[in-house]
Formats: sequence, C-alpha cells, structure tokens
Amino acid sequence: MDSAKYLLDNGVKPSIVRVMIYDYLKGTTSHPTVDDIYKELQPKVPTLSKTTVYNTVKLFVANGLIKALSIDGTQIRYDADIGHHGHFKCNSCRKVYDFKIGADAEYGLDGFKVGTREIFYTGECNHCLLKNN
Amino acid sequence: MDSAKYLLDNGVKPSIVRVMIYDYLKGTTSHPTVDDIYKELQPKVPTLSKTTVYNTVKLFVANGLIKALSIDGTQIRYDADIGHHGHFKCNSCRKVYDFKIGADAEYGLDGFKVGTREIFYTGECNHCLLKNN
DNA sequence: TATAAATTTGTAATCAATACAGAGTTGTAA
DNA sequence: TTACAACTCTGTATTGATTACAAATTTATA
Repeated sequence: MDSAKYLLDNGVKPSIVRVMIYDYLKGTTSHPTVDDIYKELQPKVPTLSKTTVYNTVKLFVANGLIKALSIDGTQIRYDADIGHHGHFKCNSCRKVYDFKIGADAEYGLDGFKVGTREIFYTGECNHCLLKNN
Repeated sequence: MDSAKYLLDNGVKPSIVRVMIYDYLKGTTSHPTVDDIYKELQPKVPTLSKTTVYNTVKLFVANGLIKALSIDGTQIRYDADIGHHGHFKCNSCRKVYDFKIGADAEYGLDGFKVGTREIFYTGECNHCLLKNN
C-alpha cells in the first residue's frame, strides 16, 4: 500500500521525511536503530536532524505504525513488522531471525489485556551450528 | 541453599558484598535495577560504590547466577530466577508478573541452540481490569 | 610479616535519549 | 497574495545509565 496513505489512515500527517523513514523501516529486516536510520537517510536529506528521527519513530510507535525493540538493552531498535513475533539473534553470524510465538492464553495470561510484546532470544542458529561443528 | 556456597559452586568468590547483593536479588521479585540494589544496600554497607554493583551483577550474569532483563529499554534489570519465564508489566499498577512460556520447539526453533531468552509483555493485569472497568 | 592477587572504590568519560526553543513549512481564510 | 495559526523540523544543551580506569583496600598465600 502507498505509505503516505497508510500514515494518514493511522493519524500521522505524511511529511516527506516521515514517509522516507517509514519506507526505510518497511523495506528492511535489520531492525535499525535511530542512528542507523539517520546514517541511511542523511545523504538523501542533508538537513536531517537526529532529533527528527527520534521524534518520528516515537510518533510512529504511539500510533501503532511500528514497534520498538530493546534487543540487548543498550539501544532501541525499530521494526515495521507489527505482527506478533519473536526475534532470535545468532551470536555467530549476528543475523536476526523472526519466529512465531504462541497465543497469550497458552502462557496463562487469560484475563490479561496484552499491549506490547517483546520476545528476544540469543544463541546459535541452525546454519552456524552445522557450519561450525 | 547457602548463598556463599552457591556462589562458590558457580565460580564466584563469595565476598560479603557479593553475597549481600545476591541475597537481595534472590529475596525479591521486583527485578531491581543497579540503582535499586545500590539504594537498598548502601545503608548497610556505607562504603558501597555503585561501580561495585555494576561489576558484581556483570560477574553474576557472566557466571549464570542471574539474568539481565532490558524490560523497557532504558534501564537493565536483574532477576535471580534464571528459569525460563516471561515478564508482564501492568501499566496501571506497575507490578511485574512472571509467566510461563512454551518450549522452543513450538516456536519453530528446532535446530537452534538457544542461549538467553527475554520475553517482556506490557498491558493491564486481570486485577486492574476488574477494578477499573 | 611480606608479597601477590583479587576486590572495591571514586572520578571521569561515553553515549543514547530527551528537553526545549527557535527556524522553517504548510494550510487556510480573508 | 497576504496574514496568521498550526504543524514540522532542526540544533544545542542536558540528562542519566553505563563503562573505563587507576588508585585504594582487602584477602590469600608463602
């Protein structure tokens, strides 16, 4: 779908900068940080400010357009895939895999109203295990 | 079990400060931050340094005695319960609940070697939902 | 005791994130 | 088109958690 329209439908006025940030997030699976976003777009938008990136991702999160991930606790990362899924980061190849998660009821959360979900595993992926052993 | 012995068995020399920090973590379910730990123990150990708390929890994590949680991305919290479980933080009462999680295989992680697991949900707990609505 | 090794401490530095105020842009109505 | 208000963007300064590092203290051992 057209990103500008998608932002509008979700209560965010689609300025050119906002659309570019959203498109970048939508087009990558690398779960970028604010710094990653800034480094990616700064060449195309020379006047871009890092504060704008911070403001924009915060606005997106508040309107449910993207999700914030606190991965390893040092930096916040962002993901345009807002479906429920977990993240697995391989310590060998550094790749981040998405994986499906169970329903809330299975976890004994009946009667709870779940808002945000964050699931983050680390370890070694099946490819690296085969390669390294 | 005696904490001093438990630390020893896990490769950590049980200094008095280390035992006190471990005991505090073991005796609480509030998933404290470094600052929480410092505030709790500083009256009992007037010379305690925050750097020592940082060093100690890092040592504990490295030796598998406790787990680090990045909860909301701004501060790292620590948990002496190293079993696999998720955390649910209620946005109303701020309480953090523990909950059971499924087996890795259910998530399509067959063939993966999982090291750390972090699962963090937010929302409203059943008590607050009943009280507020 | 003497000496080495480990632990603890305090200060300074780092860096992600936020606050805030000013500059720029857009929309609207006369 | 002009005037004005509302919104968006920018840059600097600040905050605050965490780390770096070297000195001081404590513990272990010969």
